[in-house]
Amino acid sequence: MSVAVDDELWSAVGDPTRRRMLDLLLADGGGTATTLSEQLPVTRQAVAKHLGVLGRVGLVHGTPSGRERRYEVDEAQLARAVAQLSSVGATWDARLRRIKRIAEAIQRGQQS
Amino acid sequence: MSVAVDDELWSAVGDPTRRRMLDLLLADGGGTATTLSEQLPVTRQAVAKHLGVLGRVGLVHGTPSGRERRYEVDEAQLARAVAQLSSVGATWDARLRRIKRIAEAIQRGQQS
DNA sequence: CCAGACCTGCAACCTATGGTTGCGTCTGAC
DNA sequence: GTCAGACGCAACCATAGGTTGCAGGTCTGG
Repeated sequence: MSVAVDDELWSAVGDPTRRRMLDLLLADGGGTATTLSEQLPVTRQAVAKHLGVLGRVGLVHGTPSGRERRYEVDEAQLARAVAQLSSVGATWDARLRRIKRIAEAIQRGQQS
Repeated sequence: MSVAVDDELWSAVGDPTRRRMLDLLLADGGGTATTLSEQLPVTRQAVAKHLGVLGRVGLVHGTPSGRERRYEVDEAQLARAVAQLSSVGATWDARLRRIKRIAEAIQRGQQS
């Protein structure tokens, strides 16, 4: 199947805003809801909700620091997510290749 | 950025049900809304909506055949989707690797 | 030490989307 | 010709992404 256990991670990473947030956190080495919202076309509250989602699946981890709360990417979990992405991609890729082989075989048969 | 143009394809492929539908269509070499819904935990109408979404981004292509409508995967478009998936994965992977290198460098510096 | 600025969290509200049920319609088979 | 099967359309519900507004902590300047 390859598509079953990882729905949580997928849907976390499936949102465009959350993907960009992960990108930003990786690029800047962490950030707060406010700093992220300044680099995104959404409000701080929307970012905060997304951080909640990402935190719930363990992709980010926030620590209070004075009056702000700094978030950082959990590298191990993101690595897992990447693995699952490429796993699904590989599955589809394999099926596409198989289909192509079959199609070619049929065509050869018809041409003969 | 790598995360910008492909939001349509991503969100199409981001839904678990739609991913499973693509899986089923690939495995069976096509199918109808009814046959798909029999293999999924959702109703035919839900499947029909998803087929609409997938059709709108060009991932599937349906042709009426008598009283049923047969859908098949557009291989080229799915290949594009796979490419974009692995592209994002590769980007994150690269960033994770860079971070790891930097972390190791810092640690070496501290240990000296 | 106090006041204002700043960042956070919580709540209400709006909209889109995934899902359901119900119904009308068309096609194919007997 | 009729009846079952498959479809499309419409109404409706729940959840998720997004917004605004507001109250509460924390730092900083006077």
